[in-house]
Amino acid sequence: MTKIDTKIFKTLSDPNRLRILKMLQSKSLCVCEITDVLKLAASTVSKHLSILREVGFIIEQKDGKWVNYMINPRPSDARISSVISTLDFWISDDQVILSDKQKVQKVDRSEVCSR
Amino acid sequence: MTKIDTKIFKTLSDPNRLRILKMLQSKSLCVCEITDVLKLAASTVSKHLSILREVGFIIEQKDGKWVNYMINPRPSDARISSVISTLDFWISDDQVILSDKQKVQKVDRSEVCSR
DNA sequence: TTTATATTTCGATAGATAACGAAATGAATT
DNA sequence: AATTCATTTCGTTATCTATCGAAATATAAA
Repeated sequence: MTKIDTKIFKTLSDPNRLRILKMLQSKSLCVCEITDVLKLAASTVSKHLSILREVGFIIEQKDGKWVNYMINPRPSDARISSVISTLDFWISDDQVILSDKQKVQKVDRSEVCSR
Repeated sequence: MTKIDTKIFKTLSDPNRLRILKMLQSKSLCVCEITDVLKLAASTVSKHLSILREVGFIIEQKDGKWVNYMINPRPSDARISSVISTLDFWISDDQVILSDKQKVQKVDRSEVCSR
């Protein structure tokens, strides 16, 4: 018997992962930038990113010390393409999301990382 | 600060709740009929149904001893309408789902309930 | 008004998940 | 080569969730 796959919904059922997806819609970001906005431990953010990546929502691009994460431009799963292109429908722009978006616009990697 | 609402995704991230939604797409069913197909305790099925109902995916209609559950024909949340009308897109008809569908067509309430 | 049946509620428990800090890894700079 | 910094991995812990069986509730039948 095959098992019903719920990993897309499970991935989307954590508020911090939804915040990350919305943030990455503005621009690609490294782990420490995301950590700065979410105010979570870097290890926690890294874990969220690995889940989003494994399921196919985002991709990573290494750049020296940094790992830049961005929305997957070509997901192989149509359901993931659909969610990504209709993110605003699924996640309303409430205060948290709006505030994240403002912070993302302002983040300066040289400020936030290394300090 | 408002909290990001993940209850739709959380509701959809349990395989047994997805099976119930798919079954109810074939026809409305009572708790014991669903219990018979899923092979779970009646209390567990009842709990899944209450979650699906509270979030808005299904409605209930009392009929004597029985409580019939069915897909909500007029959800107030557009996201729920969307999920319901595109269920086949989100949940592929794998063996479990197909087998459930066959069982649902055959279930006879007077057989399954009371025995 | 008992009895039977369908469902829900409750309490307990096992397993999953998110969070953290510490340690390990990898890459650039000194 | 040693150091620094970004990230990941690991081990632990607290919380959440799905499950069960037993008890409570509600309705119908005897």
